Amino acid sequence: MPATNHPSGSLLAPWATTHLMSGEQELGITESKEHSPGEWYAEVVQKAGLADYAPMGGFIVTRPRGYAIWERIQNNLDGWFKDTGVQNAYFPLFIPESYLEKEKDVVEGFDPEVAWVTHGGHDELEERLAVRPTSESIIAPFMAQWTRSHRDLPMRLNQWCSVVRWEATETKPFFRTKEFLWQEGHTAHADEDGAWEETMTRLDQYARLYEEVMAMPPLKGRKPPHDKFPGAHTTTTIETLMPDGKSVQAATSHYLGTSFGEAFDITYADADEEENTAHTTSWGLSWRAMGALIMTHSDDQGLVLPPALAPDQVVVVPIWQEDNQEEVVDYAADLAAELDEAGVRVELDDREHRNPGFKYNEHELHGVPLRVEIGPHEVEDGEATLVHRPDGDTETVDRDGIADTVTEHLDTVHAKLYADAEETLEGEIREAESREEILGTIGQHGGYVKCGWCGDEDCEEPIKEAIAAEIVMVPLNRDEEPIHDDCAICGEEAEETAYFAKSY
RNA sequence: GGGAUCGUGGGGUAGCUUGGUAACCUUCGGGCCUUGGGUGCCCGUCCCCUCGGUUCAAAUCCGAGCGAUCCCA
Repeated sequence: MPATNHPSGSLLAPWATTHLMSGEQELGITESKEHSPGEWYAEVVQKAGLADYAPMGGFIVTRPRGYAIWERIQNNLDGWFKDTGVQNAYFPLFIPESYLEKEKDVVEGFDPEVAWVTHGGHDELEERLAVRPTSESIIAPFMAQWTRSHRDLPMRLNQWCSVVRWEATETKPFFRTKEFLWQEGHTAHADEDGAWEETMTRLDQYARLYEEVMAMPPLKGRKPPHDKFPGAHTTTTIETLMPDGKSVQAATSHYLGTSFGEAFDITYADADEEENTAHTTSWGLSWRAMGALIMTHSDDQGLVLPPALAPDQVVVVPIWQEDNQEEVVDYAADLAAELDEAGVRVELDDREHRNPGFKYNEHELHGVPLRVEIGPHEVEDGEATLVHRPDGDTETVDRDGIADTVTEHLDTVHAKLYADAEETLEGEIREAESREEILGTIGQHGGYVKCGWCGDEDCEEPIKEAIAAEIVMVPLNRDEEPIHDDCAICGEEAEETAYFAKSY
């Protein structure tokens, strides 16, 4: 493939840099996922029509096809939240500085990346307003007001919104943007048990989202103490492994203990009329999940989506000759209508002036999970040809019962995607028993490396410094015996098992 | 935070060294053609990232800014 858009192209022989003689390359993906994942990712996002870069650095415009994926993620999660006692609400975009300051740890945690509003019209504000980097500090005071007695608990609020974190880092659409979409849930409970159960419920729902909707195997764990959310007692995490060997924090939930209850005076009278401080939690999932999704399944043909998230699950492509156009298109339209009635999201691509090959390529680029090809042969035999997006597997099936057949094939596509990702993950969790072995293993293979860890942040430092890998998680269960007796770095007694990985 | 590479119609590129009418492929719009893996033809719309400097003259040379991608911390 000509490296026409690589800077290094100019160093190649002249014949290697002559421009393309056919238009094939520019229409689809020209970068290799394996060899230049960064550029490949940017190209997939743009050419699949998910997002464009905004005129301000660090911001993106989410296009309809991208937003449709986000809406499906939202709908799945939101339904589960509501089934488990959560109510949606909405709090202001701006937070007064005095509010933000109420929880010292949170202020310090976000201080360098808060965007401030200092003027209203032409007048300077008396008190500047933070653009929310997260909403604890405006939600908690209201939860305090609304919490009088144990009968008000548990209180579970969630909001879908965007937040802004003014990091100076470079943009990677959905992975790293200054403004991003997410949901943040905030709950208050009478006691630790209730709050802890809440923390786990949400973590499990996130794991379920990854498995059942996104076709990605999640790892559930806990962040090491030095990487907890500011002020949290425990921060849990869902980690997912990208094909380039880096881990993504794909969702998180926090048990906050009573620290927020104390800072914001979230108290209640219990059954004995005693005043108590509530235990709180918070939990969130952002559109970074979409970034992880794109990275995990997509390929050099373009976007690959699991059926549960695909805006179009099936595309029907009619293939006709001059003398049979009407029969073929009628047959295809009828089949599409039947799928539509059965609740399948189906598109009939009966555009003229575009030959079938063009359509195949375009729908592959856009990530449509299943293609149905209808030509004279299918019409004559009362059949349909189904092609799976992830691997091109082709099967000719009976026209009768097409809705059930298609549904089965969509399930198969999901299962294939999951199985592929799971296989990758399983091979990428390794063990190490020394500093050198950690460095060597991650350096050579990427992925996760499990090792014994004494619990001291200082022991993470040499790994971070040498290869920018860090402890992305430790086991959820605090009582779990460490994998090795000794800390792989300092040799002291190991307290738990650390999972080292490079991360996004 | 440090370094590297880059910025020309919607996408991909040529032109820059040696300053002088911006060219090609594709997309897009209109017309013709009509299909088992990016079909062919005709017509049309749309460009030199921004600001400053040098110059009779800047896509080209110089400076700054903005933006993107990659590598390192």
